[in-house]
Amino acid sequence: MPPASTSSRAGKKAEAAPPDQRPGGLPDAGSRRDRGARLLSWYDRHRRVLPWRAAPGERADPYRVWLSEIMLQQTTVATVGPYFQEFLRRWPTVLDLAAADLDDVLRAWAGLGYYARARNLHRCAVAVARDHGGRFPDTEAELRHLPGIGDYTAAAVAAIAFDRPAAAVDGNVERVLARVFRVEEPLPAAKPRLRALAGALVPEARAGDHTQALFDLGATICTPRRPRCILCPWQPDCAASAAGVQEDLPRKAAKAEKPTRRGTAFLLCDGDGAVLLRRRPETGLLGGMMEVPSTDWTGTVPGADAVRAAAPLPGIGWRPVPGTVRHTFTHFHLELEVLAGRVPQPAPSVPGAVWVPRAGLEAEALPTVMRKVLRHALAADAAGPDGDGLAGDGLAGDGLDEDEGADG
DNA sequence: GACTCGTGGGA
DNA sequence: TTCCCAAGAGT
Repeated sequence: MPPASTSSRAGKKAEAAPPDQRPGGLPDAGSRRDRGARLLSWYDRHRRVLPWRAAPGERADPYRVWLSEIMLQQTTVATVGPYFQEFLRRWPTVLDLAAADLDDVLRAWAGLGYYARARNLHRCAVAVARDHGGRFPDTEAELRHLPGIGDYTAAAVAAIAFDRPAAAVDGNVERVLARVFRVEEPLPAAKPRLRALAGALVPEARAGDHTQALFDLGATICTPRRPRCILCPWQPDCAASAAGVQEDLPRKAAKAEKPTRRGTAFLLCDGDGAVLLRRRPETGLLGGMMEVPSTDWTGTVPGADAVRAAAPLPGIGWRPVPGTVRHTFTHFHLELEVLAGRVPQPAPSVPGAVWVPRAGLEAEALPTVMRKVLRHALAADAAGPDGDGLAGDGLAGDGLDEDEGADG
């Protein structure tokens, strides 16, 4: 809900004054309305067509809006596209998703990252089905109570799906407003100020279009680098542009350096090429996803004792796979050495682990880092000195594409 | 507030 | 190669 405007003077249009002289101050009512009208006019001419968006004038489906907003958290439109379509195909309504098995949801989410989102997505669907009769609540406050829905998503769904006058402040909006009002304070300390500015701009009518207009403006005009100010409907109002400092805003606090963690992973195959996998703990990094067994990932190379203790079976003739699998998470780099081994048929059962046939790997809930490990180790295995063709024909069509994660 | 939590693409 | 970033939430 927008805070009350800070001024009652509404008509000082005689002065062609530069935009808000007080950096970071709230706009007066007159300039606010004018800005809002220009933004919506621009949006009507330049709105992007996206899979989750309703056609102009049509009502958005709250389920699609919510699903897209969860997927789009810290994730690009291009990445989300195929996942959104596939989820919609498999689970056309929130009730379908609520009835799905969590593991199926995790499998479908694999590769998209931030896997707590997938667990909360399912929990949220169940809550909507059980507590709200299968219909999303239409207020920001009620939405905010659902799993996986924070301040931003509650406002976005309320505005886009229900046209409520809510201020959805994401990275795009923060950037646009930090520039328009020349907010010099760095993020994240500037967030309260930016939220207040965003709230003051929300119109009573067409709040959903206003919200999406800000997204589009941030995505196509007011971009992080080289903003295209000449095309911006707010350029006449923009304090940063007037001062030529738009490229410097928003300022951001320095980030911590990423440490490197290291570990040893075990690729164990049976005589048919099936791979031994286990499920990670429900919470924490890659929570609930599948993985190949490995040592802990720590700041130092695991010693022989640690490697032996972490091996899924004793007495395996482990062969080192040449090279290193590298992967970068949000807050650390990971370097994995891989040991490959084999057991004869019939493969022994391993507590807490499962044998997955080669052809079934792609459908597993395997995060990208584990697909890198498998691709790396299986490729090396196929080309190994034994020439035993363990990988056989399994690589061409199993979707485990090689990337730059391995060297050697 | 400070951390944790993925991934892929672009400069 | 390295860094930055993308429609953030939970603890």
